[in-house]
Amino acid sequence: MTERHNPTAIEKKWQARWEQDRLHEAKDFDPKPKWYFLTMYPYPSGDLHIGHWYAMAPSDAAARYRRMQGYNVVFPIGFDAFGLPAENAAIQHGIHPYKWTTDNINRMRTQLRSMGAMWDWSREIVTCDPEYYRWNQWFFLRMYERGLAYRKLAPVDWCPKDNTTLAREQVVGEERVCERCGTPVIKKNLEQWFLKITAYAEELLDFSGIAWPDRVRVLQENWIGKSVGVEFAMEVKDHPGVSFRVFTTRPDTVYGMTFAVLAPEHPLVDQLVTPDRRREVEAYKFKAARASDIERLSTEKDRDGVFIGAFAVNPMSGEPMPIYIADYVLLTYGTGAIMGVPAHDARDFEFAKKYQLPIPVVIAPPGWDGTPLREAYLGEGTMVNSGAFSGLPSVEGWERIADAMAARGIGERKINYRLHDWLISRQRYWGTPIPIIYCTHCGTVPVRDNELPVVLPLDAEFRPTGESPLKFHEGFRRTTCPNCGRGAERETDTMDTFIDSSWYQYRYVSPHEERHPFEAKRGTYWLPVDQYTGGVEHAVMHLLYTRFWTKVMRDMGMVPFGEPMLRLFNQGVILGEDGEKMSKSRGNVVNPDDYVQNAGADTVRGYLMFIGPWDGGGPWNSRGIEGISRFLQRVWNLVTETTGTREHGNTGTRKDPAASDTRSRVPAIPGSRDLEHWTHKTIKKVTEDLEGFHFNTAISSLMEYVNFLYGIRDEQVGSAQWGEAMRSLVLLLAPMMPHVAEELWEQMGEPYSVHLQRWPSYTEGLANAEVVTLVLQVDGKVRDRVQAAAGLPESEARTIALANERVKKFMDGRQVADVIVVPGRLVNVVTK
RNA sequence: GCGGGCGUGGCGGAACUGGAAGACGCGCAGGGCUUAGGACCCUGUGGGGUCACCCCGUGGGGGUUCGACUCCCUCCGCCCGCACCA
Repeated sequence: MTERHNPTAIEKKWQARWEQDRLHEAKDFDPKPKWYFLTMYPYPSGDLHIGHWYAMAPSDAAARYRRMQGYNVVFPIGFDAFGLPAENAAIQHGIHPYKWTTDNINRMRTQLRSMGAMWDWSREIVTCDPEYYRWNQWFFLRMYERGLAYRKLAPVDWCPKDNTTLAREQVVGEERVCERCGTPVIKKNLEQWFLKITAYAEELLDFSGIAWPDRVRVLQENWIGKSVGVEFAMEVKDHPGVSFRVFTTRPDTVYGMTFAVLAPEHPLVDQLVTPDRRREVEAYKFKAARASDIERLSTEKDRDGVFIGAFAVNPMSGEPMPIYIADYVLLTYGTGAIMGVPAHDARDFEFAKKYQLPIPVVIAPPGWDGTPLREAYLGEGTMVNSGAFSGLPSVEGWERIADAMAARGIGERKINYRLHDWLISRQRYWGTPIPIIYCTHCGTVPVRDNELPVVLPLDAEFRPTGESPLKFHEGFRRTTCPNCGRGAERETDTMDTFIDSSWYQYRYVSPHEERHPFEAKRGTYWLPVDQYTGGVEHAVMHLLYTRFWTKVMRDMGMVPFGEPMLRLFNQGVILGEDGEKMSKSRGNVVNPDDYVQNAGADTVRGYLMFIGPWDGGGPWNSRGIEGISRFLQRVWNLVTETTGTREHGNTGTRKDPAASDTRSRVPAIPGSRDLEHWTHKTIKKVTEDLEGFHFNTAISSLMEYVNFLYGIRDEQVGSAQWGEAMRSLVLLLAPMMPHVAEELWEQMGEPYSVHLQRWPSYTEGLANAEVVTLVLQVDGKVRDRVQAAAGLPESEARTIALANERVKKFMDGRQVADVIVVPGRLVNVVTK
């Protein structure tokens, strides 16, 4: 009698054994080729979600597969331990963020271990540990030295609920809400710290040398928002020496300008406004400020503005143009001022209609009859009413006008980016203190390296208002100036937690290194990350920041490369059984622990991989998981009943199926070639699928293999081929279902551990079938199927088809016009 | 509005480079085993018909081709991202 597969028992057993044997600790400097496999580290929210499993279990399978392929694989794990939920817990429940975070990490470590992943826990990092975040401060100081970290007063996005500023990337949607809590953000003018990511804008558009999904590349490209144009000056009439600059991507339309628009906050507005217009202008400025603050969600986007009384001079035509202010011009983009060309810009068109400004056409649309336009024409065409440039194709005129402006010193070609510098100041407690001291005598003074880390004090008083306790923590705030030694104050803002994740992959290399962020030799061995996996939601945040960070590190001479992760894969999102996003309020949250307890980790892993393509995500199905349970039970029965010391005796040391030509030595059992073929075919398929992260089809081909093996077991048990089949099956299973594979491997009498075995190889000859089904078509319709030798020559296939009774019948006496032969697949007889 | 993706049975999905549509699994139906089973084993399962056979069928329409889920055009629907970016 064979025991039933008991996942709970074997999973516990092997997890303990692997840990005891340090099976998952990666060895630095191993001569095997290295493979750095990284999956995004979790935020310690308290419970491991099925989404974590979906992200991590297939990653683990891929990492395990790499190891069996002969790589020295490191698969590290840690915790993204700073952040707001911890602080909110402190405010709401009186638990200190440190305790809340630590407790959660402890719970999640246990849950993560239940997955049976090959994480190297000896490299674990916890970002709220001073040992970690001191290097955030160190990096900050290096960036400060290089002018890449700076402080400025700027209108910034503020979340009133979380009581902090946010980076532009963290403000989402049309309603401009806080990425974290969904509250609409407001604008505030604040002194904040920024990192100069825009200095790398152009380079961040270059994705050469990395295999990242197009989706992420496009998101980043759009976010960076490069636009090529011309920036030129416009003088203000009757204000000698006063001018402002505008940016345009359409210098070819400059003769069509009939007005100019400044952003309401533009610094020149107060200076230029005429007394008779002042009241109206002030009123509009007030309204615009209010609108951008609160009610941007109003559906009406009426394109309004106010004339300020002054005129600008079109530098090309010399004509005066009324200057307006309007909130459709943003101070934060370009120069905060535009030329209004109503005929060739949709927004300017609307504006001109509303204020009855002329709409002269300067780019003639194809077939234009000279009548007024009903909407702005945005395309290319022939230039008209454009002085000396009339008659040119607009594409050429673009260049000629840009040249002319440059030659006359009016303006020059300019590239603008939508990307903003990264606002990293957070007015919160649970984060890395920014290592800056403000001295009344010396100004802004960086903390000296030997004073690092600036430790976040744990004795903090949390106020219900959400204000940072650091502001009121005298012991923290009061310090002495490193320069002059007099009393000074520390910066009380902390850093965005995306700082932590911008370089965490480097820290795993040597998590306890005390003199550097990471140890150089180990870094040289392991870096960069070979394969990264995680959710696409970080496309323009974490994934952009970490690229930026690496480029800075490269410029500092810390690494010889400019891209942190060579390959990226974005898994999909796992949904609730109802097909909706999982949420507590919907009550459709799947708790992986329950399933692990009942069905086992291998089954949960297998189900998540089987559900569909990994990047597709999809709804959880509690019935569907039974299919995997059954499959594993079938494998269990098959292996335990037909191999091992119990019944059939051990077949001896394992041989690579590809290396052993068993056919010549073992008495031929009818069908054994078939068995070998299936074994090799399956090895090939699973290998290719795991290579491309196609876990779903890898598992289905293993199912087919097992189904086949059940069908022939009575004839084949005891043969050498059967032994090879069993070993191959268990090896192929090992990356995806590591516990059951290890247990079966042991029961087969094979040497520990299955995970240290070499991945089985196959030969093409055996992977290909000897006999194929030849499809016979008449005029493209399948009329018969016949068995034929795989290497059948074309001429013979043709003969078979033409002699076929059913083919003849469907030809119905017509003449053969053509015969198309696809070797090994089909013959199509085309009739006249 | 701009950009990206997707549309295949009751369900999740499969189909290499244009060559057997629906693999594998769930569900369902029938049978076996069993005191019993929601365990296990076997068989069947896209739709329709005049049912040993044939026709239709991958969102709709059109095209290219001997042959289209796959390529091209067009329309419809859904999802995601960005959005007054000059």
